[in-house]
Amino acid sequence: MAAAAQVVHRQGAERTTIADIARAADVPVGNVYYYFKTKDELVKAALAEHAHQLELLTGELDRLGDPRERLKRLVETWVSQRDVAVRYGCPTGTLASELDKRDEGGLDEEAGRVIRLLVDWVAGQFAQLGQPDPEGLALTLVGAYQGMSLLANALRDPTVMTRQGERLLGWLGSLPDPLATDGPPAGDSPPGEGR
Amino acid sequence: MAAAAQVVHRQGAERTTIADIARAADVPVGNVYYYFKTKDELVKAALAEHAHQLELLTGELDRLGDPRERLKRLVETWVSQRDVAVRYGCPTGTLASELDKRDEGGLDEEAGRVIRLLVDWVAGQFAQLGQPDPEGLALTLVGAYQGMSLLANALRDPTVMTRQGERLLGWLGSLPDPLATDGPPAGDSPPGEGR
DNA sequence: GTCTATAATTTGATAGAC
DNA sequence: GTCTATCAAATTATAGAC
Repeated sequence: MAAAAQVVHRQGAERTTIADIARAADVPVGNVYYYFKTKDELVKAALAEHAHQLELLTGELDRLGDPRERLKRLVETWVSQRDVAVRYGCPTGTLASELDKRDEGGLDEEAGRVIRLLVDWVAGQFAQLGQPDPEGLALTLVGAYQGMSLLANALRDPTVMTRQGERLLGWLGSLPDPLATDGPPAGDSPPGEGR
Repeated sequence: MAAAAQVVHRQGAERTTIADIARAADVPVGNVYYYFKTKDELVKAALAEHAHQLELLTGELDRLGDPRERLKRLVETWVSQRDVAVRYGCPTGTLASELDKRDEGGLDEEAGRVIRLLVDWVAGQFAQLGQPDPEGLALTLVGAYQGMSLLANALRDPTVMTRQGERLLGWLGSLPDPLATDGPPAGDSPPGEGR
């Protein structure tokens, strides 16, 4: 699964052959088919791998006390991974973009679900910050990330990531803090998913 | 070329076969090879077609007197084409994303050039507005477009385009006007939600 | 479970009649 | 210039020995 995720990210789903993944995992092709009946199942496994990495990241960020700090750290993580973004784009975004051009197999919806995972988590942070329209703000932040990744990749320019990352950090810093003065402190929104 | 541009946009470059394009153009496959020696040349033609459409659009917008108005119309054009973005994403952006995963043929740089065409034109408008760092603002605006297109596509939600488009229009409207005789423009603020 | 060999299909590209 | 027929290579998937 790790080999599938990496090779598919670098070459794209369509260009990647089973032999490519088998070689990366250092196993014969026949062995791959023992665990994954079709190529689509391998792509689905790559998506699941990316979803897993995302959960590891948000799980780590959740240990920070301040939602604003979590979002800032998220942006900093994106910027710190700029070299891979410049070369291959966002793993989930580029894969979603490719899979969305299919109309068979339903792999496109699978990709959408992984993206929604991130959008929902970000929206949760904005909600905890007491912001109106947290979903809209989440779409803005995640959209900015997808956009700067695509541009950095297409223009082969890592400074796109650093410059736009700075801008996003400034924006997050300018958001009003509900904990600052009056108003209900914590417990503003339920800790679980509200969807 | 028009058939190539449309089919490649809908199916992606890798998934599109010469037969697909030939069928869309209503000619036999052998005929296609008379004009385009390889499949890569067909993809390059599709890119050129998108670049041509972009030049038609900016040429039209250039006839407007106010640079700010040009940018607003650009955003409105993007939003008006939301249905195609929801289904297939931005033609140039998705193609660039796909081609950037290749390391042969140099088609990736070709895609980057088309994106740069748009970024440079937008930067020119910001420069005419007297904005500092017009290139950075252009990357922000074009990045926002690429990001909202990708999210609208992945989430199959046209309201992403309308909502984020509204936000961009508000941001453009808040920019200081250099033609107004009074005070120096204030520092730029990132495209956050108006408060 | 692992691996080699191979079947079955698709597809980029060409030959050659018209 | 247009079109049909076809080749050669690549690739998904399977069969079957170990």
